[in-house]
Amino acid sequence: MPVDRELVLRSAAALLTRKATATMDEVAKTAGISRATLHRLFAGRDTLVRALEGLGIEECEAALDAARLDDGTAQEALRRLVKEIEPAAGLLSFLVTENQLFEGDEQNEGWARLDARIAALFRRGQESGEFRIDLTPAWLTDALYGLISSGAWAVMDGRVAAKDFPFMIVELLLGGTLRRVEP
Amino acid sequence: MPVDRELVLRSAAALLTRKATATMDEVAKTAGISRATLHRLFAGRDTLVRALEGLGIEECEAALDAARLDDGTAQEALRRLVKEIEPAAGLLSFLVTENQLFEGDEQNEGWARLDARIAALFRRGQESGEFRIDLTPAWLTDALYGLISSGAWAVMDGRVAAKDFPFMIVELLLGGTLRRVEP
DNA sequence: CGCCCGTGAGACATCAATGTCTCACATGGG
DNA sequence: CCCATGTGAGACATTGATGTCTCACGGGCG
Repeated sequence: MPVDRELVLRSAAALLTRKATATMDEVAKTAGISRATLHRLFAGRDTLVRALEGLGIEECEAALDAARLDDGTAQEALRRLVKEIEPAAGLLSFLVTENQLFEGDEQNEGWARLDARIAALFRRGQESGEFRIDLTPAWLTDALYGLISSGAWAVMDGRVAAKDFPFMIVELLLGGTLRRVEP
Repeated sequence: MPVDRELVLRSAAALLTRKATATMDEVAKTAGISRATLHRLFAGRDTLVRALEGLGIEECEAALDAARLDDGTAQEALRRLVKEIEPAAGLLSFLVTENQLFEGDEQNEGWARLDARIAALFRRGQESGEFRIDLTPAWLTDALYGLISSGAWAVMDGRVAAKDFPFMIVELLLGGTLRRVEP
């Protein structure tokens, strides 16, 4: 009975998300297969990480699609975005860190596409007057990644409840820490 | 002429901040010493990382001291904090990632002290009515770390100017993305 | 029933980073 | 001047992860 490659990939994602330095042997055991079979599916750790990168980009783009970034106010779109991207947060965090390690090398163009789409959302918000214009879309995009990573780890380590994940990130990103004045 | 251990440590911090996977050999070459001498100063990579951890904690605590977290409004204190911690941002980012890798093991108590001091600042802001109370101090602390890391990388990769670092982080953390209504 | 395909288990070689050791050198002090 | 100390250079063994190969097993299929 052939092993389901997709299932192995999901299993690897779940493991490496928690323990980025996990061995190929650990990945195999976690997936319930032998190291030999794992190597037949993914020729080396590098190939595996590339596959995970593809999966992560795919899930993120699906989340962006589902969030319908062009609909309604930018604020609403951002709320939908964070909500939709939550399931991929852990994997995204892993991949961001992984990308920081490999310097210079050509990186998957998928990241550039994602960056562009998210930055475009922030720019739309600025042009519509919803968002302040003294913070660049590029920085806001980076900041969103950072908050998602922090949030994912805070949930994994049990410092905050998983159900609060979207709320925490969106509220901080949109409204900041300062208390609003009463209208 | 004896090698200056402190200088080697700084050099290692600068290198590992940019390339977290750098070899002991690379660390030695960057410091301008031989691998043998490096090993005499720090017996193994683990020891080196521990020393860097100590340095990072030391610098962060110095930054917190210099920021006088108990003086003035919490908002002002936070601005001072980010400004003072900027020089240690890269190292802090490296150490946060490093800490995520080692699971379970007892971690340096210094981190707990830092966390407590920063969380106390946010709590003070909440109690004084400056900060909103629907975001927990623990999450705000994690979020601050995340933003500092994102900011450090954005500067290192040249996506934003170094001089904007404190502004970007503080403005986003305090005010959020939404445009304020005119008073 | 017997064959085939995919798998598991394990042996084995490889490779990179590291820990360890020796030895020569030079530099500064007695 | 000579010696002690700390360093650089390099050889060598070790360790852990990985790539590769063989072989036996077992279920599905003809």
